[in-house]
Amino acid sequence: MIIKETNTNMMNPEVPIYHNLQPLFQFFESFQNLSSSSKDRIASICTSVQIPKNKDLQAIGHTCRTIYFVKKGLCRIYYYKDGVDITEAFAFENSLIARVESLFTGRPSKKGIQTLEDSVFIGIASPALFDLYDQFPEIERLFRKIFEAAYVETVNRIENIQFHTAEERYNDLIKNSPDLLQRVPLKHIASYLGITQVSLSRIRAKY
Amino acid sequence: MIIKETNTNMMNPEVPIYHNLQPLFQFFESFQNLSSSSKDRIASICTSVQIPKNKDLQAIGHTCRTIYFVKKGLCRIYYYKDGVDITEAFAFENSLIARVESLFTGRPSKKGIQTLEDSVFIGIASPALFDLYDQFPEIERLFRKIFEAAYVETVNRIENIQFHTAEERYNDLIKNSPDLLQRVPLKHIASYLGITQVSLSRIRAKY
DNA sequence: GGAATCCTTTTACATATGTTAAAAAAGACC
DNA sequence: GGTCTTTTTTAACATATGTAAAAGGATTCC
Repeated sequence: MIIKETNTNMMNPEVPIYHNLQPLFQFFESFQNLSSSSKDRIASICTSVQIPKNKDLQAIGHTCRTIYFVKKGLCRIYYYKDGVDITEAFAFENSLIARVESLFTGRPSKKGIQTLEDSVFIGIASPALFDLYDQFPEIERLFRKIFEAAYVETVNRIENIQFHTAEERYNDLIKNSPDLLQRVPLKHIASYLGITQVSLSRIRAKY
Repeated sequence: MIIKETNTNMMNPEVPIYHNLQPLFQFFESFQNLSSSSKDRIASICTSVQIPKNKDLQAIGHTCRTIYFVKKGLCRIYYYKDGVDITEAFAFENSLIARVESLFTGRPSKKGIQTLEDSVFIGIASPALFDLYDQFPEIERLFRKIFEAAYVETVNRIENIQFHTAEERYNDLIKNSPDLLQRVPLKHIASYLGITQVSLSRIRAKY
């Protein structure tokens, strides 16, 4: 389900539909400044996507061809492991989310993206983005840096998973994302932590 | 300890020292072809490094400024967790290895790289490499692709750690790297799997 | 070739987490 | 407001892995 924002130019509905991309460019500029021509070209491949709570933004089985920026709301990447729903990651406002194992390989993803609140995303078409890399090395560089940072986070997460107890990981998580508890069902937090809901309940009962 | 290969031009010891970079370029070309000028410039920032068994290639505490290609031998990334030696990764012949959490952040690494056999590496100076990115977008693109692939592997590894038993992970590991058992002490395999040596021994006793 | 060191296994016990089922609590819907 | 559904907790039991200590093997080094 994709709902474009209202076109403010009623006389000519064919002109590019206006999006407020300010939060996205602000995010980009925390990595690197962009020329205005690069910004224009990026803007031309962005769409606005609005999804109600608990709906799929991207369905399991499709190849990832869009990188999303969360403008409002909250979502998760999830998949089924032996029939059990597992949350791989959460994404809050002002962050990017994509199923990189599909984005970078071109293979269909076993994972989906689902909203956990009514949400608004900016979608960046990845095939068009990769084409822009040829003309605008600074765009390629920007996304290189973004994914390098994400890679580092993932490496650090392995250490966190492998050498901390579930209790430590839970305390870490709520310390770093305090509003997660208010906004996300515990069952998703449990599977994100790699434990059962029962186990998480036991840990919480200690406090 | 860094030992350069013999300079074959005895008349002028100042010319760039010759390295056999063929295996490295073959590795690169599995990602992307390179112009000969790019290859020349990469060659100019490579050194040959020879390290005996069980020595540090890179010490804990230093910032990572070299990406290594394993030409011969075998090494591991390791660190100390509460005083216990943990292996984060192994690297065999014809693969790259770097402590990315330091390489991409510029912060000192809590991890070291240690050989597990007498080994020969090609070291790529990373500050010089990042400088080359400005002149040679194809070099930036090559390394972007290399690290994107490594990122995907790391994402997949999280799933493997979180949702498989130690026994399944052990069987996976020896299936995918059969010679690991012949070449690496079990204690390192245990910590790589996130379990104790005792636990690994129990698992092995079943077979 | 013997002593010292390092690596691996075994044993016994402790603990964290999984599994299943049921009850309690919270939220969604007419 | 009350019913239905979903979410969370609790209980009882099973199992995997951790910890500590000791013993057996293998390797290194003089």
